[in-house]
Amino acid sequence: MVGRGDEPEVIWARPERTGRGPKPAYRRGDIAAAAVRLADAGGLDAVSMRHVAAELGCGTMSLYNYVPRKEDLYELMVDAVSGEHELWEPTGDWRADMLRVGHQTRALMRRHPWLPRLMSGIYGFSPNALRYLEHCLACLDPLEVSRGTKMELVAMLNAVVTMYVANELAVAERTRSLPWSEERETAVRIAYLGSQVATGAYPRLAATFAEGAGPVDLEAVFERALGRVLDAFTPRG
Amino acid sequence: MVGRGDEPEVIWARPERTGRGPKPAYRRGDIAAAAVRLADAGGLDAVSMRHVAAELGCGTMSLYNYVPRKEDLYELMVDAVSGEHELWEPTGDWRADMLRVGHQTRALMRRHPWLPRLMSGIYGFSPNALRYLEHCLACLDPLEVSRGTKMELVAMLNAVVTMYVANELAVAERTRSLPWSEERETAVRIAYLGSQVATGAYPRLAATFAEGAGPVDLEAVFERALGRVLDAFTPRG
DNA sequence: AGCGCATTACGTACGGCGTACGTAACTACG
DNA sequence: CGTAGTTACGTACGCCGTACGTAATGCGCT
Repeated sequence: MVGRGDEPEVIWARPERTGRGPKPAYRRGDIAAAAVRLADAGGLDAVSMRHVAAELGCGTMSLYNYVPRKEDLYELMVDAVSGEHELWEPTGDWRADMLRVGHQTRALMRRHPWLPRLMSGIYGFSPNALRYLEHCLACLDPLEVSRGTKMELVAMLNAVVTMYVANELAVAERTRSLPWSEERETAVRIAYLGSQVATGAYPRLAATFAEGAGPVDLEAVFERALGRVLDAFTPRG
Repeated sequence: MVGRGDEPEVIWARPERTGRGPKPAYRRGDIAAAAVRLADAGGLDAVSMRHVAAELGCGTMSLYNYVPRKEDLYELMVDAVSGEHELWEPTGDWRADMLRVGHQTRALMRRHPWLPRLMSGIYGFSPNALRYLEHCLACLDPLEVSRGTKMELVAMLNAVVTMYVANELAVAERTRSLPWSEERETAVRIAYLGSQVATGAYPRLAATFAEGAGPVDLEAVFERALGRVLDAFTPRG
């Protein structure tokens, strides 16, 4: 028996198929796809070993032949959706290319709202993550900074996108498991915020909220954030 | 009976004490402190309603008189450690002040390694969070940009700090619940990464890793990241 | 060809979790 | 002073991850 969780192991290093024994009934991709389907439909909490097994149509414990620990299932999921990144031929305009990367990552995370939560806890060198990283570096070829700096750029871009989307989705994901609506939850929180600001204890905060009374244009905020990150890495001439 | 989780509610809006009935035996602060103690010692997974109740010395279900849902316990925890932020009189040098804020947040998160995980999932307008935000805005008084832009600066600074610390701590937090050491886990993952890079499928990645063979200076990387975020918000003259 | 054994399949079971519910003791307000 | 609203908390339900044991399977060896 090989690696039932008693040895440190990267799941990607474990062969999908070893010589002996009956043929495995599923591929890693099948399992990842099933888990992603469940998470998309019912949130990350809907991804349990039992549910995934049921979705596949096998017994719960059979899953452990493919995935030694639940955490590895998460890694499979992250890799699977990372494969949805479109990788194009770099245009030569690194700024435009990286903007496109940022927007695409955001779209990916909105399609799979559970992704930000997993991204911040996973070490992340799955095959598709490596492909994605290589693609970013290719887009950055025209940028004249050190290789290390390019990595830092990609890291910061991902950090900003991830946290912005996470905040955007926080309420929606929270209310998913609660018996009342997202609007009601938001209203209650805004009301509390208003009451606190109205005490006068936070004058600058009060001024800010008074100024921007209308709803915030999330799209514009995100766009500005991306632009600023890229500016921060543009060599000043 | 008031708000046992059947109504949307911000825990901060609920009075700690209502008129009727026996005196509550604990204050919110006691509960938060107990939970933080457990999380610091045993990771976020050590924070269960049962454990916190035991730490306080009361029955499990008594906790629910103070905290309608577990999520609210998390909010209490985040607020409690947010109170550890040192708030000083702004110096007039907004850049220096914000650098200090960034370093302090990082220190806070290293003291409480479970914090990044909670930060990315919580809406976050607790009393201490408001105080912290107001303080940041005060530090930014000398910066001549719109109020909205200042908020965006604070948001991005927090995003970057949170994700950087989260990555820094990812392996450590992961191995906490596993039977082998952090070093062993890291070694295995690095080995896999090396094997993949060696296939030649990722030339730019390979070059990057060949170049920076030595261990990365996390301190310097973090410092540069902070600097770049602040640069991105400095009006160009 | 046929034996051996690593592997797959999966039922059962254990200890933990969040929390719904019911009951008893208690105290401020009408 | 009664009574209504609160606190305290034991019990119980339905989940969870997963250790373990057993039966079936089919590759690689002699």
